[in-house]
Amino acid sequence: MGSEDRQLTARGEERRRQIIAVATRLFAERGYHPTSVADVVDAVGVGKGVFYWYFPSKEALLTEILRAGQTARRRHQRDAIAGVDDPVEQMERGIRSGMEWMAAHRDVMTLIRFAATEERFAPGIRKGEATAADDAAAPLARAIAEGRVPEADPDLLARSIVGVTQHLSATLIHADPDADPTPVIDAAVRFCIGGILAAPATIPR
Amino acid sequence: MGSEDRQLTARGEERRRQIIAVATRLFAERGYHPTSVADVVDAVGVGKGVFYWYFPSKEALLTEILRAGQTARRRHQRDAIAGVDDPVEQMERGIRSGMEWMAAHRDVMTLIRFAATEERFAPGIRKGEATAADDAAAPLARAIAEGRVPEADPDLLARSIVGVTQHLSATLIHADPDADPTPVIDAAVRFCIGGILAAPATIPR
DNA sequence: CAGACCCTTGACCGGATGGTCAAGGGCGGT
DNA sequence: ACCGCCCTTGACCATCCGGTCAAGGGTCTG
Repeated sequence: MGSEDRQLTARGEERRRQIIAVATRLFAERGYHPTSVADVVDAVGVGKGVFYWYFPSKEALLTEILRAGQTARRRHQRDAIAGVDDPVEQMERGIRSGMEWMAAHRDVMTLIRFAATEERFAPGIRKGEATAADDAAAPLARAIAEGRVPEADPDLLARSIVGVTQHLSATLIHADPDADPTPVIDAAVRFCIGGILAAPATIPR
Repeated sequence: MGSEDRQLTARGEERRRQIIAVATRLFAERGYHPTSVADVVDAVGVGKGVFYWYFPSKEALLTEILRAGQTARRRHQRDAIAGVDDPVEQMERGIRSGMEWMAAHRDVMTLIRFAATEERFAPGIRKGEATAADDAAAPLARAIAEGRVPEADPDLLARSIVGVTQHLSATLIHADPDADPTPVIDAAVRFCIGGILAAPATIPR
């Protein structure tokens, strides 16, 4: 069976991190299913048993990568907002920091987008996305209550923002990892703030 | 080998459509890789050879599903815009019709989102997305030239819209296929129009 | 130096998978 | 009635995959 909560030495922790790093890259490059456990251990340069010493299954490894990625992005965003009071500025900083994290973790984002399409992993992804939407909806609700933003469903606005940031990150920033992501991030901020501030029935003729 | 351009009778065409329909559903429900060719032919109720009579490989079948889906959505959107002159109204109709198509083709959209994460299929998806972005960018460029919309990169705006519509469709509409998608679509239109009309540096304090 | 425990090896297993093929059924045209 | 081609069958193949395990090497502690 598995490995659940083994006592690891410093060397063991390091090996574990190494497997996670290599697997994340391979899964993102070749796909989760086409990448075998043998591919991973070969890339690391160890025997097959090593994998099952640290992880109970291939599926558990992906699940851990996904969970760690989602919590890391959330923490990154929270840190970026810490100390800021104004809810609209919180929104902007949240969008920026979120996109920066996604830009820096292309492989993890690819795996998250894959996992969202596979029913075995989708529930975990949906849960993380709901949390992200709630995080964004809180300042939105405050801004609406304060009259700074027109009346609207905060959850719908929050999910719209997630859609813009994820898609621009996946299609434009990840397409050319060496380019400067700043102009794309600026455009995302502008688009989202505009979308938030859109009047309830403003379709100009 | 494969099947390439076989001469099909009416009965053959029907069988072919049936395999595509069943495979689309199974691939979306269980995932492309976890679904075997045997699963597909069993669900159809035929022998395995039938599959390879109509398709050269499992991969070719998915490629065809993806290509057909992308062109169908594009045609649906073009039809919805036909005869409309005003570029802003074109945008709104494009957003609405696009989301309606996605809402009605949940399985195909799941496969498209999956394919975007697998390097073997991603190029085709990227090409279709570029076409979709170009389609949306054309009226945007016109509206900007006419001064109806503030100066901005039409391609970035177009991709932002794609991000909003795809994500809201995947997370909210597909989550409950029986619910009425209209409120979500209305919110998407409002958000996107607001994002398009956002002033170049409007982040209110 | 001895024991204990963390770590590693790599052959092995049962089962599944994509794809092939020789053979045969049946429909449409003549 | 007969022929030819579209369609179907399902056993078969080579290969690969996730996961197991008995055995042994290293390292730290006492």
